[in-house]
Amino acid sequence: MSNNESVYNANSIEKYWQEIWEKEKCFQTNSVDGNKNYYVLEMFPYPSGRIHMGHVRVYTLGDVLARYKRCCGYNVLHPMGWDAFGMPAENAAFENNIHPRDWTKKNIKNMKEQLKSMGISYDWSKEISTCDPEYIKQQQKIFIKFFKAKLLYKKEAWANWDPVENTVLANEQVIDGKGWRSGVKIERKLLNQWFLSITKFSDELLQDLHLLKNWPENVKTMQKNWIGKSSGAEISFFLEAKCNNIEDFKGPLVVFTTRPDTIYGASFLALAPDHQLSTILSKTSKDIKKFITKWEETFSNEETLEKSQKEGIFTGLFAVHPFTKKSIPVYIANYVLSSYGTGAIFGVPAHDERDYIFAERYKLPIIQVVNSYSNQEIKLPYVGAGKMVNSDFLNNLDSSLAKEAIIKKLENMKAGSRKVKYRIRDWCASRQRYWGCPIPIIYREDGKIMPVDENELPVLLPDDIDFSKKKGNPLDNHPSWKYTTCKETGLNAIRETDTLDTFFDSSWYFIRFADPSHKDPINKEVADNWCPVHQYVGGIEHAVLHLLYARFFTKALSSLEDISFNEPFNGLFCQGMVCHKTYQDSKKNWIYPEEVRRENNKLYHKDTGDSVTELRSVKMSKSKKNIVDPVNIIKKYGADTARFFMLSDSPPERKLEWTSSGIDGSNKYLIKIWNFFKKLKLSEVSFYEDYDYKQEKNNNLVEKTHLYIDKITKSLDNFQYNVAVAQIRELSNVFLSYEASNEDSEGLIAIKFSLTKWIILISPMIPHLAEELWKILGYEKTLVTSQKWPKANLNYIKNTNAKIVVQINGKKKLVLDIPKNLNKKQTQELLMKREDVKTLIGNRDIKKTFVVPNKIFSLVI
RNA sequence: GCCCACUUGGCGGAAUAGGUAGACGCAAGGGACUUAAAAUCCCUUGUCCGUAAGGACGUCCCGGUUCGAGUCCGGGAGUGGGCACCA
Repeated sequence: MSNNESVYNANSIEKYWQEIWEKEKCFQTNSVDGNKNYYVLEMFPYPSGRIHMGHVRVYTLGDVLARYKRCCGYNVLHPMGWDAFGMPAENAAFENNIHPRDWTKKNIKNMKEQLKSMGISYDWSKEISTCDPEYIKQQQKIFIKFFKAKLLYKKEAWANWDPVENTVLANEQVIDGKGWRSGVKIERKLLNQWFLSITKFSDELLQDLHLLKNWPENVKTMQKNWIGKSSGAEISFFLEAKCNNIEDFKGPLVVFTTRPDTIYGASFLALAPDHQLSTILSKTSKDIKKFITKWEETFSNEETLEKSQKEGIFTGLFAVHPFTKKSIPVYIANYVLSSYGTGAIFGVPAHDERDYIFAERYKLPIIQVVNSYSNQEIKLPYVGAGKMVNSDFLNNLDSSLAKEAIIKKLENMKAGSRKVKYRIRDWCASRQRYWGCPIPIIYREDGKIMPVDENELPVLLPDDIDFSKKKGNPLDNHPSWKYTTCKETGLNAIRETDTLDTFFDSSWYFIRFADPSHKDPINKEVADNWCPVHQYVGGIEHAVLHLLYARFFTKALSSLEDISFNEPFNGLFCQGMVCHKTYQDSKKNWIYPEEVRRENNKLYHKDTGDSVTELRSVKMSKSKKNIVDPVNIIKKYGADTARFFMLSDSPPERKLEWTSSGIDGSNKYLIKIWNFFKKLKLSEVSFYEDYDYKQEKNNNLVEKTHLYIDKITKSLDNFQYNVAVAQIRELSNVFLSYEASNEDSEGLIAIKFSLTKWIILISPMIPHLAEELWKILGYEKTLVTSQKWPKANLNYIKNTNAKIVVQINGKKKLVLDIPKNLNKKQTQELLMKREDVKTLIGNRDIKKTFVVPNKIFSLVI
């Protein structure tokens, strides 16, 4: 108990109230039917062992919302868990000879303690960890269900290989050609991998973005670009008769184009080096084989790929142009991608930059078929729209109309058809790592691939694993684990030794939270009751990773009727990064902020005295050492100060600059508030809920309170937490100027009324101090946490005057007090009678007037 | 190259719907208290002119719409982010 102390001791106050909340089960949620449910979720953390400032920010934001909604009468679900699988645990095992499970469990314990010290209002009874056997079991059931529904398949494909993590990665995990965690250049390998059929939902994933009204536009745009829909046509090109003796290749060569209108400009065809026909041809031609081998080497290395020129090799084949019947040479070209469209294109040098370069190099014809609308000469290649030329029946058509015309013609001729293609690829979800969810599949000796029998679930990881070998898949290297038998037939079998991408784990955890101990993966009724998540909060770095995968899972589960909702997150909020200035010593080594000493505006190293350079502020990161440890901050100032600072300085979606003066400022403010409350003696003063205060003297305080209830509520509703903080300070600046000892009993009631409301308003932000103040104010028997959110009665704002601005020709000239709520005519009549207005006008003629009641009187002279 | 977002004092940022630009805070300067310092409290603080009253200018730049533009429209610059041989 702390309120007997004479200084603000945040640590003891915070510990005290955290225990009370836990004892009273304030934040436990029971599933209740009805529409007053509200599900707030922040992206669950990877248990690295220590919270960082980014965590403090996102969890504070989520908690303000959860506590606010609870006060507003919502039945709030606010759970927390652990994204517990992943590489760092395995790395720790290599380095420190500790089992990943033990390492992870220890980290969870530490981080849970740290999170609890922040006073976040989680329902810890719903805690889940993705490495729990129960979660693994339920997830394996989902895997098998997807497998049976053909939403999962295994295939050999070029995969992104991370040479540091020794595993494949999904396309979404490759950023700028580098591994998203390791940061090293990704290699390409031809491997047999498990894929999730995310492309089956390409169109739905794209279309339903429109339904996500409460998502940030930039995230939606990123997903839209990632899905990358383009519409055009597939066109069949027949090879000339003399070329038709190629074994294993039947039928026409099909190309995809978004510009079928330019077909009369086609002067060559080009195949991807790994196109089926290229592979066939390489068997009989040494030169082609050489070309493809060279390409494979370049292709596996992103860096040289970027610099590589457009090259190709003539195949010796010719195709027939479907309209002109001319023969067109077929090339293999290194810039054609097998993974997009059909892996083959027709080259139109006049209207495509790449084709233009290629044609120049190999002296291929450049035929212009689109001209500018004005018929002026244009520079080739010209990729824009225009008027068709040199195109037979298309001539003079607008290129967009030509596109439609040619598709119709192709369809009539049965030489092609309208096609829509997507950039998005299926999700490669297997990983050659130990610390992940085992894939519940066995390979039977007769060659059959089968899911593990449901009675055998969960398939758990073996404990006795040798981490001393750095190469290879640890599960695959285990002496016995993978050997098993088929329970049905008794045949020998080998287990799948790959584990699942951790993004699989996080693609459905938010649904599991609804009923985390249910016997099946999803309790449909309860999940439907809570989901979609009303407000999800997390970092934008997951725009095309987790957020896309979770949307896909939701659609997949919905298609299997496991849930009735179609999108996982109704509202999404992406908080900004926490940044800090960076510092370097004279040798350009990064140094920690706390090692820097400031003297006469110059910076020195605290210990060595070396001069220090201050560099720009960037996201806090270990490598640049510009980090501030939240655990130390909470120890020094308390969680409330840290939370308050996180909310005050920047809008939540923008970057937040961490400064020591900022955190100090927040702390000073809380101390000032605490001191103010401590010297009050208001516990005996009371007021009725419908308290109506009329006395002239303290009108200001009651009015302002109502006004600010309204303002603060609106700011919270709009996620403008920094504005809400400013308004909270404004209201407190009003009451801090009151000397309670000078007030009569009516005045004391007004003060108590104002303070009571103010504490509730601030309670989502600094919950511990709010409880303490609540108690000091005399409400020992209740918790501010379970109070109703105040309602502003705007009738109380009976300010009888309005400040009206008098403008002449749009320039402000006077600000006048006049009675409030006069209509336009009354306002003008009143103002025109006033001497100051008459003086202003002088003897000039008034041409026109405008009145905005209570705001503006504008004169045109 | 394509797409998106942003640009307001020394700094972080406010500004319903086009209607007093700079709320709230940080930093800075001055003052009070103190033997002194810290802490606290009070005052000043967009720029320029003026002793002052007051005036002029001012939301990245240029132009437009309007009685009135930080806000709307057209053009341009800069910063940040996403995608990138996607046919």
